[in-house]
Amino acid sequence: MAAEDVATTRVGRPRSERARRAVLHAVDDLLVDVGYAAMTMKGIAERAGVGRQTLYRWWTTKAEILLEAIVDDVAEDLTTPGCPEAADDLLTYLRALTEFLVAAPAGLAYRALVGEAQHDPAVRGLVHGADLLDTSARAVLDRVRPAVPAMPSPDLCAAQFVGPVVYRVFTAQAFSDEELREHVRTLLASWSQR
Amino acid sequence: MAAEDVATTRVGRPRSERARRAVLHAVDDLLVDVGYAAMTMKGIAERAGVGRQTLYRWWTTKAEILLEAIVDDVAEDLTTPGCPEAADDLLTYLRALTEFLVAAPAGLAYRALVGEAQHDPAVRGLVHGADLLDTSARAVLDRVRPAVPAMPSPDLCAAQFVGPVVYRVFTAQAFSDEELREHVRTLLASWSQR
Amino acid sequence: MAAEDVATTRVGRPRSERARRAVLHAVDDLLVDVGYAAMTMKGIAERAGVGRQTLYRWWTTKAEILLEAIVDDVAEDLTTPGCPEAADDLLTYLRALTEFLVAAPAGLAYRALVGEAQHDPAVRGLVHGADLLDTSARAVLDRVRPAVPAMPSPDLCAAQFVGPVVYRVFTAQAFSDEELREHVRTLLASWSQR
Amino acid sequence: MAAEDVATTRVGRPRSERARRAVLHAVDDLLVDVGYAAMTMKGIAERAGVGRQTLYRWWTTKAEILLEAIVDDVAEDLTTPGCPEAADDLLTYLRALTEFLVAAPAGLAYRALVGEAQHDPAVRGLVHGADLLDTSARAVLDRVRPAVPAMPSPDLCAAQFVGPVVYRVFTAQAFSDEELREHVRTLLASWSQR
DNA sequence: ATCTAACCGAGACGGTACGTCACGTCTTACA
DNA sequence: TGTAAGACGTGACGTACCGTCTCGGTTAGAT
Repeated sequence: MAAEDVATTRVGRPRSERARRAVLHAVDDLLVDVGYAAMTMKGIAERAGVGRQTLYRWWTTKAEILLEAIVDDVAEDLTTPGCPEAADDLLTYLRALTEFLVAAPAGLAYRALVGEAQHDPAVRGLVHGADLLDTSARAVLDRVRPAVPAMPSPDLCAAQFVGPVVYRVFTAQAFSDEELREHVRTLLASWSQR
Repeated sequence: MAAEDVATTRVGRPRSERARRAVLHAVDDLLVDVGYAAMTMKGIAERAGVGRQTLYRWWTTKAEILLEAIVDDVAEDLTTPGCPEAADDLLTYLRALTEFLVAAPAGLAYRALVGEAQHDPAVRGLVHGADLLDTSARAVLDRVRPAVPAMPSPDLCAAQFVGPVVYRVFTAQAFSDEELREHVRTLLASWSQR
Repeated sequence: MAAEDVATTRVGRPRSERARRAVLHAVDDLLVDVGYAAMTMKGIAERAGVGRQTLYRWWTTKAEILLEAIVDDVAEDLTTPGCPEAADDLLTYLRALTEFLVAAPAGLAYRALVGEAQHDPAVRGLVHGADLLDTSARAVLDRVRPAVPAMPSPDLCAAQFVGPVVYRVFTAQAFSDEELREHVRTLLASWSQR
Repeated sequence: MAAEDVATTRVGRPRSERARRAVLHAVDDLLVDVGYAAMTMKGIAERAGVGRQTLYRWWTTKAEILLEAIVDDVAEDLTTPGCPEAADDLLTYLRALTEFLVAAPAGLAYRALVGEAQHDPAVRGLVHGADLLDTSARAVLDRVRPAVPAMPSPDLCAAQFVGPVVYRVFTAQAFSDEELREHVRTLLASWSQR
């Protein structure tokens, strides 16, 4: 019983929650103000009013900080209410996803992180570890599943569902609302067959 | 007559084709050797045995050099022979695409560039301007179109075709061959309906 | 009466003699191991197994700690037995002084402190306050005074006696034993005149 | 013939004399303004309007820069006119030396450098290599030599001459003018004997 | 037998200099 | 004019130490 206390109780000054929050807020602000590329560890420290060493003590890269800063926002931004009609449910989600990727601060961060992951293996592991889009997309797919008889495996489903949307945003040409609706229509058609 | 010469013929020493090739080769080598992130303008110049000024005279960023270095390779890597059966044609292309994205030098470059484009507006324009995947994907889709009655617009088609594959590679979990086949199957099902 | 107790007897936990000794030993060790320049307050605390705050509570600089650590050693290292012949007495001391400055740990510390005093006013006051060489040199000079009729003022005497030796060590070229003997010879000649 | 040109002509942009001068002036200024201890490589670069890399390209430590900055001033400050009377000649030099060590900017620098040399081997070599006091002191001693029959070796002479003065300044108690005169008197007495 | 005050160790805190690296520009000599 | 070489001013990198602070815990005299 006392042994547990020994394990829990840390010696020395405890980590400052104030500093942690200041850093996460600074990262959020800087992403919008100067963008991911121009965001530096030095800049984050200065904006947060925090020592540089404190940053390096708890995080290793700006990607890691950013991920911690946005992970909750992503889930929140992509939580949609759910509709009785399957098509509406899917469409609502994809509209939210497009809006998120194109305009939301957390969406910019998401794109920056996934982008960075393409040439930094450490970030790749980080992004892969944190489920960012998948959980929210699966929630929607699970909701409509009863109404759609022939859905493939959840992994493939999710990729077919959000993949085209994400791909288009990444290659600079987001779907129009028409295309979004047509995408949902063909998707449901294929998943309802047989 | 003379005016045309003034416009086209430049006075002074002409651009060195030797230097240009050396730079493009250096970029190719460095991408494989050290990766995109660790690739620097200084490093490219040294590897190519070229002055730093020469780089900045003809290109503005490493992204621009890399794009010029790989654009032909991308087209070549993604040109597939074509099969009588539509499903086989599509599948062959997607297998080539997956292999390209996961392993080919030009594929690594593609991912690095599209990744960088997410947080650098200049690179974004660059990547959007150069059609890298689209032309090759459309070529395949055009081949199978006669056999598939209800294909949506070419833009949406292409996105539905390659989007899920690209999305999965970008988020660290490439499709298995099974998933690839299932993807083609459901896609054709939806495009053949009514 | 009680007032005296209030002044002398402190309430609360008394200063730890164990910590004090550990610090002084750590400073001694570090001086030899890493040198004065590379010796840091942090390093001293770690080597002594002592909290950083404890250092700052009792000393302000590493110079102050070092001075406390060596002041007794200096006196001991420079105490020479005394000879019936004045020249031998002086020579014995100067040999001990040279050895001390060139090789003894306390001598290295002395040089480091006097050196630091040249660009740190606080250390300058510290070193000036503590008589390090003077008392031992004066003891020798007092012994020989009866045999030397025309010695100048003690202050000047001491400077003429040890100054050249210290100067030469500080500017990197210690006296040879021959030079030491010649130095004593001329010194005695001048102090014996008239 | 041409071989010499090849050796002399350097490729690339030549070293900026403007930057070199700016650095040496900055060091001079900073020594007086903030003192040697508070003088940093960063501070020098900023004061000189020079890149930090430029400092490290041509010098390794602030001591090295300072030495280059003051070496000419030292010689100039310690050049005395010479008097017909030997005692006056020596006294004039020692007065100049005292003034130099106590008040002159170059003298502060000299003390800082010799001080630093006591705990930094690299600076020790530097200071030992550059003859700072010796040449000027020897010049004076050479002038008076004809009038002083029994001077010891030049090395010992110089040490006996300036050593006591330097020692006293270093240990924070400069000679008074009286002591200076008495020092010269006893010195000449010993050097004139037999 | 508590209470209280000063000590102790550990270690996180906001700063700042370190020495290195790449940036994009410039200034040479040469082709 | 183009080129290779390389120095220039700028500024971020990740590390080290500064001196201060905030913990839990210890050790004494005072209550």
